[in-house]
Amino acid sequence: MGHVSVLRDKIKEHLLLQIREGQLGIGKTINLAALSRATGISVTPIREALSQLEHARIIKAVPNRGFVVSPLSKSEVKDIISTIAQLEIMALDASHLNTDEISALKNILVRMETFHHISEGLPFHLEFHSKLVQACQNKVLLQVLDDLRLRLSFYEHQLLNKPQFLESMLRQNRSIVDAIEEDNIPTAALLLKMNWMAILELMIAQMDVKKG
Amino acid sequence: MGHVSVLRDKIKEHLLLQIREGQLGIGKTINLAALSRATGISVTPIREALSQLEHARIIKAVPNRGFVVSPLSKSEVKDIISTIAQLEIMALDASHLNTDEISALKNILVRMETFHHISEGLPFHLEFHSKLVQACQNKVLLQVLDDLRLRLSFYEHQLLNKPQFLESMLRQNRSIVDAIEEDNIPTAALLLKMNWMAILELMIAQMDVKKG
DNA sequence: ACTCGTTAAATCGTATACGATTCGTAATTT
DNA sequence: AAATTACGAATCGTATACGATTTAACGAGT
Repeated sequence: MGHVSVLRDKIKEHLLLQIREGQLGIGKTINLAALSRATGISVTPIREALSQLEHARIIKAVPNRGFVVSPLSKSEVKDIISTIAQLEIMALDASHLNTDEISALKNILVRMETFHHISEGLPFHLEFHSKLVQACQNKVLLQVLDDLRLRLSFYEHQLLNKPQFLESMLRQNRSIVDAIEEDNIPTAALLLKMNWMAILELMIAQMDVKKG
Repeated sequence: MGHVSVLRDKIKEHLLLQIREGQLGIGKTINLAALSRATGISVTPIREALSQLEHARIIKAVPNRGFVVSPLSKSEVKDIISTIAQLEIMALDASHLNTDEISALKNILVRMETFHHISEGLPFHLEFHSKLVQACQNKVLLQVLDDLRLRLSFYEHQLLNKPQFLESMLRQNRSIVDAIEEDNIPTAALLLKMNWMAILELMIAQMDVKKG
């Protein structure tokens, strides 16, 4: 099995990049012809890639209208975050972060303090959570986590516009790392859960603003 | 948003049914032309459906060869089962099964004792685990569980050929229900984890036989 | 009997064509 | 002014065509 890449995968990467960069947002309908022109690839593999994202519940296929980024309901956001929190705690519990790994986490925090542009913030946030659980040997668990986090991407982009979001995340992330450094995993787990609960509150609040 | 069903979804249902019925097994390559003839649907929506199952890691797309049911590695099986066990425990913990729900579980056990054909066994097994966590309000968690269980379908079919598998499952399932009935959730959780660890051992053993 | 090379057939992945549906706009009616 | 209708353009979902790749079959050589 070689390294040949089918066009479907290229399109998927393109779309995931757009999601990560905030170019694809809630309410947006993906125009097949426009994407085909932009990428130089015909609609067939584009539809295949979009079908995959539909299956992953990242977008929604509306018959005869196309593929849209439809809003999550509040209960979905709550469910996703609850599940992520639990799985991250499980992954952290199964990990034993060494000195280098803890240093890497601290390094992210340092970089998180010094970025200049608000759009640089999300990669740090994602990187922190990813690194936190990276030592977990259960690859399936990490995949499930990545998939769930991806579903929240659109909403996390919105939070970046709030000046206090990243400050707050930085504070909370610091205390998580401190607890880990003291080998106090139960406290780290509790703080991690509280971190996600704080994110949940902010997201729900943002959804209320958008509706009002 | 109406009830129009695109052909991709019909094909996906067709394939999932084939998986559930054991007609699609490990090592099998899905022939697009044959499936197109069998269903009377062109390859375009078939590829879209297959792409979705690829993304869900149920099948694997091999460039220029097609979509195949490729074997899980031992570590993948272990990771999937560990994750399922943890998530089921989490779901069970968040549930408070009432008398009716416990009766429904017992009813499955009774039916599990009386089936006549070995291929009838898997639906009971699936139904038991599904019902066990059904009262959990976190729908995302239940979806993740369904997705992970589906990845194990091919291997569970193989276990059905072992006469002692369903007896053993029946015994273990009974003790789980007993613990729940006594409102002893920690014991039920432990028994549930042990149930999945037993399944893991059987699956790994089966994989060794297949290889030997 | 086994291996290798060649060739034809089968199959895959993608582009394109086309009928069906939706969207956007203008005109008409209330 | 607001609501409804009509119509053309845009878009969607699917079928089909086609070049590229893989597979299977066959013959020649060892």
